[in-house]
Amino acid sequence: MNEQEANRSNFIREIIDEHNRSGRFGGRVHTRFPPEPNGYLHIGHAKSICLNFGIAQDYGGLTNLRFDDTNPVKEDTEYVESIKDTIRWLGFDWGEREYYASDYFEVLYQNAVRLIEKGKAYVCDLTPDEVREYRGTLTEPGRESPYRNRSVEENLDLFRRMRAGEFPDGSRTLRAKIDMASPNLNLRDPIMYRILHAEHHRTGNKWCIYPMYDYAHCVSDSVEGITHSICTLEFEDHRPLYDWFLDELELYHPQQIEFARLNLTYTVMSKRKLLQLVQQNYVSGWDDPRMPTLAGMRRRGYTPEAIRKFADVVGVAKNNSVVDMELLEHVLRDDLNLRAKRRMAVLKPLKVVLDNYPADQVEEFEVPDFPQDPQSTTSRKIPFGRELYIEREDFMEVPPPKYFRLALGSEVRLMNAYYITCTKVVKDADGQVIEVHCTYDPETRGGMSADGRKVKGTIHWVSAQRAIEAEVRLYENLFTKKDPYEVEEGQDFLDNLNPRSLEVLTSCKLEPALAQAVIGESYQFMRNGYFCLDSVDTREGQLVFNRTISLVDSWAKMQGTSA
RNA sequence: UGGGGCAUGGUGCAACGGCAGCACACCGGACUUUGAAUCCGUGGAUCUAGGUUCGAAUCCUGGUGCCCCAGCCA
Repeated sequence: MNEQEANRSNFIREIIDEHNRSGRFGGRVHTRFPPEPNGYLHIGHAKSICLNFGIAQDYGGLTNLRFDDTNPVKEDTEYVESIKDTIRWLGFDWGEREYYASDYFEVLYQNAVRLIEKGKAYVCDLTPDEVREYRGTLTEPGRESPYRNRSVEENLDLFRRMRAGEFPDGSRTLRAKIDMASPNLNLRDPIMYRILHAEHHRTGNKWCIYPMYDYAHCVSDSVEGITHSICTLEFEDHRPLYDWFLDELELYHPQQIEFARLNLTYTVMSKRKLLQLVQQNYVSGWDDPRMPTLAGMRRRGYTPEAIRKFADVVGVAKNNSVVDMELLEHVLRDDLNLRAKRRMAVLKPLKVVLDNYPADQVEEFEVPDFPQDPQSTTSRKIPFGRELYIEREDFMEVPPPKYFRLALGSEVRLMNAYYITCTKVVKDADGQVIEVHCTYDPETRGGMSADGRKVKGTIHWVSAQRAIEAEVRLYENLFTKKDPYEVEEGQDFLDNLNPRSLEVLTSCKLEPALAQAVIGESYQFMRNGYFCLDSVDTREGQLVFNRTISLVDSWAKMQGTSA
């Protein structure tokens, strides 16, 4: 990523530039990434992570990691660990600044007491249903709670007893006293604390009252000295409340800035929907390679570099938008093209016999790992023999026009080996071609003919005798529709699941060098795509590869349009 | 029908009163021991109606469309 791209202008940077000009934060830039530990991070979070860490980096500032753990019934340390692991993998470092909203429970409590003392908060005994009823609607103002004008002393006493555990869940809340007639529903005496006799993953049973997001978030930002509190668009309506708490409390006041969350075609991004896919076994788990979770993408073979580049190239704005999956795929290929060693692998094998090649002869070709890069010096040996496998798709008995691959009577180049000409096909009882016989030209060793004759097609191959076997998993989009939520009456997004999103190929034939494949490394199976070892299901002697992404296939495209 | 936001090629993002640009996608061509990559090239956009201005994507007014808000979730 070059300098220009890294500093692509956006409206948030402009706001920061303005703050720096006016001196509002004394030139400081301090952001935070505030995940709730109730699920796995997905590509949408990656946009936020890259934004927050990226901006701070560029402005010489810092970014805190803060777990927004104010709801004990949904949160778990399992998620904390996976979130930390994923952010680290993405390439960002929060140093010692790993914080938890739960670290501030006491501070939050004391400030709530201050608000009560100012007459700006009160304990309310309304039931959940009543609270909803009193809130009014979008078009009608709400009504004031009958408990709104309790004395400061009574509020203080009640709030202390809420903390002490004297009341059951849901029986009382602490509410900010703002304006029940506000057109912004968030300002209609929002709840600050609710009673929850639940064990918290960090504070255990110390607390039985827990602060709500709106109250906890702004104060947490404030105590950490955050300058720019970047969040998504749906919190725009909450900003007046963010400001209200901090103003009333007279605390240091960060600036909240909202941007549009990322949406991608052919997938869903909501945690709830992803959870549903996992729980109802439409996928194998949060890290299923078809999932838009970062754990899934990592397992699929996405690199952190590609994801960071993607986050950069999609830009930041306030416009609700849906980014084409093709853009993600493009930056992925772009990255993998540079880092993936080239290998040969035959996914759907067809046996080839070279009739004029000595039966007992074996050769080895030394082939570079990066044939396209003249600087690169690494290579591997590839065995060759009389019997080979080629891709089933690379042979047609009666080829269509412009078909450059092997056909009866035609000549192609076996990559890095020899020219071969097909002389005969063998079929089974159903008429399926099960074997192809060819002759090779010994004068074309290495794949070049001395007489200068050209062959249009070059295909990959693997020695039948020396091939290693593997399982290969091919993935397609999880959904068949660009917008999975576009459904017929009575259907839901599950009806748009792609039945072919996973294809498992067993008995794939790979060149021997792939036995040394390493988890976490990418390989280009030439003419097939980019692959990586599956980090979960691979066993000693039992290789499982995931196809990260196919190569661009202009032949398939031609076929598609001419059909 | 209250409030808050957003409208620029098919998609995403720029242009901050002065020639509407970039990327992806699409289409054509060159090259090719990956039908990949690379290289070259074509086409295509300012939601709408007024107004201000020498000049408007940009400023003003009125429409229209879309998104968000009525959790003791975040």
